Amino acid sequence: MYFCKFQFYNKFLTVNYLEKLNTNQREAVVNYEGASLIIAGAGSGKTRVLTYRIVHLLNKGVPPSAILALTFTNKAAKEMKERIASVVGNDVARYLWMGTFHSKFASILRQEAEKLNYPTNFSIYDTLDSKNLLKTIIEDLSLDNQLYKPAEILGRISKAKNNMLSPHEYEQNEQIISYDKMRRQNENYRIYHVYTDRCKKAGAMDFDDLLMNTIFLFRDFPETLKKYQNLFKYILVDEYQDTNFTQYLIVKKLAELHNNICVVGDDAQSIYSFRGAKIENILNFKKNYPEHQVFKLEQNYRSTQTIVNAANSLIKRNRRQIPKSVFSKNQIGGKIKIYNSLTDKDEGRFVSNSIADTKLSTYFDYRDYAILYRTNAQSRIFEEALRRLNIPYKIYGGLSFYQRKEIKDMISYFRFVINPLDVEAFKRIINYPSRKIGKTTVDKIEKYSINHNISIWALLQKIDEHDLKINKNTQNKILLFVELIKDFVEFSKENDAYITAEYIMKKSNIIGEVKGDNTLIESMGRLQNIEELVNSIQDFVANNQDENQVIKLEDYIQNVSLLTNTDKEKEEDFDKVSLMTIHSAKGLEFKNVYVVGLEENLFPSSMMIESEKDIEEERRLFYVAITRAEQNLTISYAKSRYKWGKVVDSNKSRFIDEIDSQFVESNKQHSAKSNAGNWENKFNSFASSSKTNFRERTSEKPTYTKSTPSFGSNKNYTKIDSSPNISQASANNDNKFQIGMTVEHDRFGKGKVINIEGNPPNTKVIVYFPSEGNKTLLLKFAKLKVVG
DNA sequence: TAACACTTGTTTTTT
DNA sequence: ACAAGTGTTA
Repeated sequence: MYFCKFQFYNKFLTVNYLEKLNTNQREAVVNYEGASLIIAGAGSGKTRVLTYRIVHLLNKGVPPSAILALTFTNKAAKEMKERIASVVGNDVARYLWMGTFHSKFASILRQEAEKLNYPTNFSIYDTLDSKNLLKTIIEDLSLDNQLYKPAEILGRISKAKNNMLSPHEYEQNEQIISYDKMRRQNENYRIYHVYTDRCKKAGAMDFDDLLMNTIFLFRDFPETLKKYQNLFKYILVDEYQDTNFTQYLIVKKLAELHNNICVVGDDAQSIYSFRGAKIENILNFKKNYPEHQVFKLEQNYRSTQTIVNAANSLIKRNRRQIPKSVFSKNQIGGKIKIYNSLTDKDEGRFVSNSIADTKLSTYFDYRDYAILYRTNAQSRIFEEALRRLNIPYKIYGGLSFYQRKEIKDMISYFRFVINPLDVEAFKRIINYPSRKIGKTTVDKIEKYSINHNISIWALLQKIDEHDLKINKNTQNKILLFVELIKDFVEFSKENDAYITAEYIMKKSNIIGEVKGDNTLIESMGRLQNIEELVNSIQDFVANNQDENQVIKLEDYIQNVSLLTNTDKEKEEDFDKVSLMTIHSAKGLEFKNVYVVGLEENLFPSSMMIESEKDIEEERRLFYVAITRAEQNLTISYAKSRYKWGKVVDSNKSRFIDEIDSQFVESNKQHSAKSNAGNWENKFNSFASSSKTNFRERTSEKPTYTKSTPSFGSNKNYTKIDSSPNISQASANNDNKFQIGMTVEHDRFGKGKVINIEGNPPNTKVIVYFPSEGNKTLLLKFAKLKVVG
């Protein structure tokens, strides 16, 4: 069936991709049979190899649907798919099985759901749902909530699931039980039992279930396993060093038949053991697949020699690793700068000043800068400092878009409509917006449902036929809720996801509720978030729809639970400084990188200094941080910083001195101000005058960037371009609106501009819409048209 | 039931 | 410092 498509894309392959690879890369691409381990050092063109290996398979006549490629994030999958599509065309690439473990096996599980006694439309509980459920269980079992913390218990359960231990096996495992006893959590196994039970009854799987149930499916239904073994003739796994035991098992089972398994990774970049990742998977690959080939990609194309060598000098301190020698043939590059500041605020000021200054005197764009930290809490200081200098920035991570209250509430409606067994979704929406149905009533409903083994949805519909000791008035409110949901269910069957979402949003009066507490800025943000959600549903419908298929709400909801905010990049964030944790920086690269907060108890984290194993992981994390940098790397630490609202003194991280000193230069602390040779003094003089060209002294001439505008030494250009204000075009656009004008909005219709506040790019307009009342809109988001 | 003031724990990372 | 959770009151 793919035959004609093959011919179609073959002509694209006249571009010989093999010539774009070095010898080792090429070997890793063309030797596609059997088991392969590709050790890919940082910046060694790993994605390129994976991409071309898949292209090569397609070229050899392997149908795209026979290729299973598993990645660590949705974003990575999406990018790789796009790259492949650009060679072979989307008509072929779309049939590849490419995505995260969680998303791909979730869709397989939906296909096979009834075998495992789950509804096809099972919900996926995220961490918050799981914790809420655990909290309820801890209450129901009348356990001490000081002793039993949901997050902690979830960690125990997650660990058990990652090791394929059922509640029963958990209970039988002496080691686990004695550990729990030591922590005075004797009842953990019971919680695990009940948790499993309730998830099942709610038709819900948590993240770990998606993997564990896949194993159960393959274990208990050999013919199903066979089906997928036959289907997936070639299996590729990216970031193999961060796979856990269940993921290892899944891959192993699936690859048993054809034995075409290719794993790519770098043990030096294994940083997810806290989530159950086992570095052993990659270290033991040779044992598990005795017949295998190893390909080492050791040439780093990303960073300067100094950065690569410095990173090598650090990582060689780890004992357990696969021997390799990563090298760079790029320029030697400037030394790594170490900056010691007095306080965390000082650190923020230093980094933002440094960005402002180097940006003024070089060709760099804002997107060429990244600030990397160990914990999300550190972002605040940099936000403030950057904002003060009008430097645009973007924060990755933090709380996900999908975890925001208003978004979770909306999605809970969707979830309950699609899967009425979903108790956690029910509990979020039963009294939101307020229907005067309080906790007492909800508790009664939940208890009754559990005790009488009847689903909440079934119970709600016949609430008047059961004796729950709920008064008539409240019963009627519940029945109104039931009618509302039934209406949504019907509506969702007839209409596409976007129309349904809008309908639910309006009819449930979420929109009114959010608008209701009109504490300006906050509710404005919420409103915009909801608007953004609805827009993204619209996009989803538009992107996936074809002639003969309408995209329903259930299609959307199956996709959304596994999304994180890194998966939705926004246009307007194109040229901004990136702020993120090192974990989320994995796989990315920037010309200028600041790794901040290099202090004992912060990095390495105080929770990781107990064992050598943990320290090694923290060191790998630092290694990842360093190797994100292409040209300039700055590492900073503060003498003191605020922690839990108090000033805490801190010491320089042990990791700083683990970098071979020949690759670094430091600002010699504040005692050495007289030292004319130290770069901080130079820096300080720039900060005051901003006239000198920082680049001439501190870094090499630009050679990497293809996008470098060819303005040579035209300083006037750089000056204008790097001014913190927004570009001319955008400013004009913002100025086009005046108070009193009539404008038109896509959804709200015509309205009158009441007020304009803020400055570009965050100009806000307050518009009165007859149908909606006053709305505060961010100009850059709202597509407003001037009508008169 | 809901709003408010007061208390508590939180900060390691995330599919 | 802050958000979430708890308890008191109307």
